[in-house]
Amino acid sequence: MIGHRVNIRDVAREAGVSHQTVSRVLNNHPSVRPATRRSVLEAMERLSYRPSRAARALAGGPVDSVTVLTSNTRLYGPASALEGIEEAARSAGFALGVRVIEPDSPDAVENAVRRSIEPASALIVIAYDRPGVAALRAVPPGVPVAALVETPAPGDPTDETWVWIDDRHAAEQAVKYLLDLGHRTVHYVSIPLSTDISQRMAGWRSALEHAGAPIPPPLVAGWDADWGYEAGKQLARDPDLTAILCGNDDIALGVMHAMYEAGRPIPENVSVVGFDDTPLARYYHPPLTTIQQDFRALGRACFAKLLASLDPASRRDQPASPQPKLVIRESAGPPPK
Amino acid sequence: MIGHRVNIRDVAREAGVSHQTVSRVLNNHPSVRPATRRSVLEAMERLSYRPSRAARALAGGPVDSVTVLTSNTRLYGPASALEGIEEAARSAGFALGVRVIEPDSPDAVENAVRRSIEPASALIVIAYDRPGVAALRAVPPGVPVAALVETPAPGDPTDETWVWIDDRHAAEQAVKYLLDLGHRTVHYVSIPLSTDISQRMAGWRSALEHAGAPIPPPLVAGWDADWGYEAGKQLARDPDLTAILCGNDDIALGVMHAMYEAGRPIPENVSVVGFDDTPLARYYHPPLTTIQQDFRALGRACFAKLLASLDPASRRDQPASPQPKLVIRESAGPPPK
DNA sequence: CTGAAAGCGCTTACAG
DNA sequence: CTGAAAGCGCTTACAG
Repeated sequence: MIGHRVNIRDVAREAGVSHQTVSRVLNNHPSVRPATRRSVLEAMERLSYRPSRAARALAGGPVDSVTVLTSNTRLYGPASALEGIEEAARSAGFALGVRVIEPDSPDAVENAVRRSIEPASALIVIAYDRPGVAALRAVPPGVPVAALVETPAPGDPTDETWVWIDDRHAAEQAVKYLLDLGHRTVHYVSIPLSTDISQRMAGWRSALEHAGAPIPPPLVAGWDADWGYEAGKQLARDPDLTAILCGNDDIALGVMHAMYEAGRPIPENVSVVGFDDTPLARYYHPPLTTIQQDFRALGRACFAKLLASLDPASRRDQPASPQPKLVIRESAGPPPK
Repeated sequence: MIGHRVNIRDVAREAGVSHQTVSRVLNNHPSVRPATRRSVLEAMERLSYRPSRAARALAGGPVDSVTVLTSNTRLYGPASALEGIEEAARSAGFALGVRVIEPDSPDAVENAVRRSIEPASALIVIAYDRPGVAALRAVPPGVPVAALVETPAPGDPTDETWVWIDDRHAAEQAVKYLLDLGHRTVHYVSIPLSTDISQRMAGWRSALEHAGAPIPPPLVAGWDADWGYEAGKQLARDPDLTAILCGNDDIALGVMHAMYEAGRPIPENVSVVGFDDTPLARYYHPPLTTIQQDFRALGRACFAKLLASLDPASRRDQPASPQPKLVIRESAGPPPK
């Protein structure tokens, strides 16, 4: 018996039925008598049977695994999204794969996509940057796919399995908050753009326009604090600058550090607002005013949409997209006199 | 032709050989004539053939995928380790799976392990906490497994595929650094313990003993900044306290925040040293003195060990375990007069 | 060095 | 409602 994996036939023998019947029970086929189903289930339990994913996949069984394609797994946004996807996948009985796409070349992106496609496996693309968007485009038709995107592209047919946080309004709110505090205008240090139109940048700009405030050129940074620090050093040279909106909280930390170094205390001399509300933001010095974004919930919602597209029966319990909201703490205040 | 996945037989036909020969080429079997191999490889290229992982697994092919078992994927340590494992797995052509173990019950842990075991798939356990260690113990013999552990347990047969950062010395160094600065003693806020003996706690204690300094009871916190903040509030009540070593940089941030709130500036009144050197630590206010730990390199090393245990031919290029080191910045200084 | 056979554990039609 | 057949794409012995 050792070295022998218990299979569908063992279960069938134990339950006194044929192995197809076991398969039907496994797949929730309607046409199995309740009594038969029960005895099969008991036999599975007794033998501690677990179906082989490989065999199911090979035989053309239903999709029961997802692979997440992303350029990064460690930064707060993608890591939180991954966390949410994993939770949802696990509770749906799906296996979860992860593959990082290196942005080296367009070839690399297509390659990553191709290698991630397996029968019985769906894809979730975290498309918050250009490589991610390229990967999403490279998914061949017929492959089940869902995606987390920054912004649904206006031209594109907004796919039903895309999710995003609509943070245009939140960005407007943040800018308005700063303007109401008395700032003449608000500078913007952006995260990398995944499309030409970023909702949050659009929100920043429109709030400024609406108020008749000057619109300084936005700085486009990378994802992490180092970029924020570099942008901050540049911005610190501008004596007129009094308020900065940052594309994420890591960037905000770097910006704040550059301001301290330049002798410009926060919020007395410069106000800083972030994006994300990472678990550390409330412990920054000073605690960061920022726009909360629930990437984990978004990840869960994305998986739910994927599941719904796979199996229309599960369409009901679609979680709503999480709403961003401004969390006011202490890094923003009135401009200096 | 549509809807038909190109398989080993298509390649065989294209190359004018039998499908077993194609299989041999795939598995680097020695007994294939170079010319034959080449023409098979060309045929694969022409048809853009990709072997089916499911079929290989079912047929008892070699291990070509790993599943990472971990209680967390978002915090700096595990997320960085995962990043390193992913890189190494990808470049070895392995598929990567991830499964989070919920520490709910012992049953849940065993269940997580059982569900993660698939033919042709190995396991890597991130065993930095009790559930992780329990999972590692629950892996049945015969399943290829590697692990990242906090400390190799002295009793246990130190498995050849375990990796860890030996931070006892680094912890001693940090304590000595603080003592040399003039502090009477150093308090310790620990991350959760995965075993009864933590090297870093042992290092902290031994440095104190060696110097004849009093040994305050260590505080055991959780992993994140919230715990650091709570521990910090408690510690802030002790007027004699002047120096704190923290189990990680997130905790250090929380501790620092609690000290600010208590009116105890850093480093003038209290010195704080962290563990990890996360990308944010250098931008803390003040920049954090901390012990750098390269979890990403550790993840890569762990995968390399797994690979070596799977295929003795690859045993050579074993990367060395990354060495921790004290990075001196500005959060520690002499005690107040 | 290369080909014919059997089988991994499942599923989907097809019969009854 | 349930059973016998064929096949998913591969691999490992076994022959030649």
